Amino acid sequence: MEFGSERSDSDHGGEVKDEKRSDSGVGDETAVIKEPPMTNTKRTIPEDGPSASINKKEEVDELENAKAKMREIREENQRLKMCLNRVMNDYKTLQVHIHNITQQETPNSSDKENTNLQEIIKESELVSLSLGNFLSNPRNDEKAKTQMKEKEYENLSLGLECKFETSKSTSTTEHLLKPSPENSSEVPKEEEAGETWTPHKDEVSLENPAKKTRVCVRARCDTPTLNDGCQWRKYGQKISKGNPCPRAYYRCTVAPSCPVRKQVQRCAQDMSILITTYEGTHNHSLPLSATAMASTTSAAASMLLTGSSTSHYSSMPPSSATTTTSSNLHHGLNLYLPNDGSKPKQFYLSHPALSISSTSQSHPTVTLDLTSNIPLSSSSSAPNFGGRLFTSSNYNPITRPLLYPSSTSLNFTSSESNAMSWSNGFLSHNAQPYSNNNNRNILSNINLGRQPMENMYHSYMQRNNNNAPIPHQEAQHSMPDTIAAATKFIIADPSFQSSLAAALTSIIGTGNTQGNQSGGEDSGKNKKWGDLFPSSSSRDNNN
DNA sequence: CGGTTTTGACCTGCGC
DNA sequence: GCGCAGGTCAAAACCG
Repeated sequence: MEFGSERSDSDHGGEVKDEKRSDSGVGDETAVIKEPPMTNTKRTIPEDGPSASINKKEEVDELENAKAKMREIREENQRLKMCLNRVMNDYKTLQVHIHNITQQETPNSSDKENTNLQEIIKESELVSLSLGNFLSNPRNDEKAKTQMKEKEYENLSLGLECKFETSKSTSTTEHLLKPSPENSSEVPKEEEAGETWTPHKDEVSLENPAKKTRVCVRARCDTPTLNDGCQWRKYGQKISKGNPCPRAYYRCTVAPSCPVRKQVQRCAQDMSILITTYEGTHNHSLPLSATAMASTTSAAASMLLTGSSTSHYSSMPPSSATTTTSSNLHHGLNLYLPNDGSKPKQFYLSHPALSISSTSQSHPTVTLDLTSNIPLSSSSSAPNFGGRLFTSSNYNPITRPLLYPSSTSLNFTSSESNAMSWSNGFLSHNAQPYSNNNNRNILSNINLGRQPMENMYHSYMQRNNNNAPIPHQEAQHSMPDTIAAATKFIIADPSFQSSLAAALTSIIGTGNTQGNQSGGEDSGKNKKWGDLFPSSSSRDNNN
């Protein structure tokens, strides 16, 4: 997801680390406190002779030294507390400031909207939590439970987590990320993790835990492999049954011990479709350009596990069931896993582009089908996702990330209006129900792989756009304005820029259509932001 | 020269 | 046990 938020992850991790450091400081303090009684005990021992007075003097000196140390530590403790308070105050002030700004933007906004904004902020926090960040002081037990639950899911997540060099912290991100060589002693090895993790009870019945979850990405691609930003080395090729096109086997070469593998094969029916199957988890930091795909595949794998762990089975055929049970699952997805285990089955989710297939023999596989072009918006051509039509009244094209090419931007909605979108490497979940009044529609996006603040930018952007008195059809035609507004926000946040650049790079690549199977695959990271968004080089141009 | 690709051999799991 | 298919290994060839 792993996943903008990456920076956030590391930041939070840093906080946790700092806090631990202060904790250890407290520990030192207690150690110092314990020392005087020891000396006191010493002092009570009756000693005779001239050496006794000398010893007493030394003890008094020690006592004074210890007291002085204690004072120093207390002072430092106070300083740290003040520092923490300052940070907290700054945070609150910033929050209020954002709140005020949004209120100014919508002077007639109701209390409901304010609540929505607070929810956005809350959910932004939740996002960071779901990505493995533990707040030092959970607000309540419910939140802590959610964290634990989500952590559990993440520990079950198998696919292609991304790791960032800055995330060497004690955040739980490390738990779901595979160990780097330096900390491998503390965390089980990849192979062990893949085979010895304790699956959810429901999952035990679903599949052999030894089989790793795979994420299959179907995409139209001219190049021999999908440009996902990682470095791969081909180690084998095989003609598989039922497909004249050979299947190529690649191994991740970013780190020598990285267990991640991928299989690449052209679709027999349509040679332009490239089927890339990822398996395993990176045990190293990924290049920026690789994080988007890693986040997405990880999110997809997590969805499989999350969905399956909710154990909503149905014997209904997918076609009919997709409209009935989607709301029961976390993400509004329907998971239909085999209970007979005899024949290969594919279980379609709310969106035809996302499916989970599984056989009795093979690995459970999440398939992301990026081959179908989903129209940006039009009530006439809007696809029916999960039995719900996107119409101009409930589907706002502006809420779709305009910066993402439509060809790879997927959107999932359930019958309960909880929408999920997979947009160029980032999975978004619209937790807020669509409002009938689109101008008051606030979507809080849970983006796996971005900073919470970016969610706010996104939401804020949506608000701005939604508050503008532009009919939707008209809004579609005012793309330059929207792009300008979007660019403005992008410029405001460099980390968002890099995240977005990574996402775009992973999808668009470098425009290089020549084969770049090995080291060339990460060439996308060389693409500069300015190449993607030339306007960002000059802020004034957008005003 | 080091890294990557190619390709035949080998291993493993599963169905019959 | 045998055959098949998927997956991996490793030596040779290739490439920058």
